[in-house]
Amino acid sequence: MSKSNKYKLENAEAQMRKGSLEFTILLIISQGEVYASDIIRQLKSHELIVVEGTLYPILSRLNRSGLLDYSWVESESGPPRKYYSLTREGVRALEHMTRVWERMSRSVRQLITQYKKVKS
Amino acid sequence: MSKSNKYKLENAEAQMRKGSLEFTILLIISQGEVYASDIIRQLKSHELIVVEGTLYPILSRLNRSGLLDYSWVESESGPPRKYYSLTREGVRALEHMTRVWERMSRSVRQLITQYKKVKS
DNA sequence: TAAAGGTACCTTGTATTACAAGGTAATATG
DNA sequence: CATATTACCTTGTAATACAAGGTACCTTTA
Repeated sequence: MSKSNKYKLENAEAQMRKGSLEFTILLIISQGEVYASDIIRQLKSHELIVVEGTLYPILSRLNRSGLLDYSWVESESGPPRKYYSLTREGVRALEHMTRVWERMSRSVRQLITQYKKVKS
Repeated sequence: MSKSNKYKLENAEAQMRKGSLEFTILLIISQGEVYASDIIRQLKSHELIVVEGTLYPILSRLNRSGLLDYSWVESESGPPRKYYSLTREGVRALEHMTRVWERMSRSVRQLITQYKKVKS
């Protein structure tokens, strides 16, 4: 039984996606009231795929942490929907995350630039 | 007993850092042979803090997956060091990750731009 | 009106993984 | 030779994304 295990390239993508998941979800909610399927749709349109089993626990968590509010709204066709919006604290958290993300992506960008320089 | 749990802002930062951890480690190793403390030092200088207990398992994992090679090199002062370098497969993986990161950070950037537009 | 289909919500179990804490060993120093 | 320093590594824990499966409501259609 070999201990070596081929590296799965998809894994890197999954990790990076996870890293910004809460952040991107808050960004989407900041644009207006949305319910779960809206969020999944929008993330997909940005090539940031997320499934229900991932999203629902995150929304609950962010609600319990005080960053999100929701209200039930009846649908014209189908069961009622839970529409989410940012609380004041959610807005503050989002602003903080934006700064963190910008700083961090700048750092990574620097490393990439060095890498490309070395390569050529 | 309340179910609500205040959101810790540091957590967002930790999540984002984790998302690009393997990637940034490979970027650093791509610049030349380095050992663990070098990597920690460089990450720190980019404000991407990582500790030993995190780094060693990642290095082992990347080695087992065939992305990293290492060789023992005696130090002039202290115990021998394990110097890591990218394998050919590691280089390919790094190139792939770079593309993924660029695509993903572009998506996030778009969402941030929309957010800033709405805010003003 | 009963069945089937669609849409929405949620939960449980599992695997991964970052990290804190603690451990071993080699070399240098007082 | 005792202590400090530098290096490597492991074990236990908590967080968390995701697959899979479940419930409930509403509409359509046979």
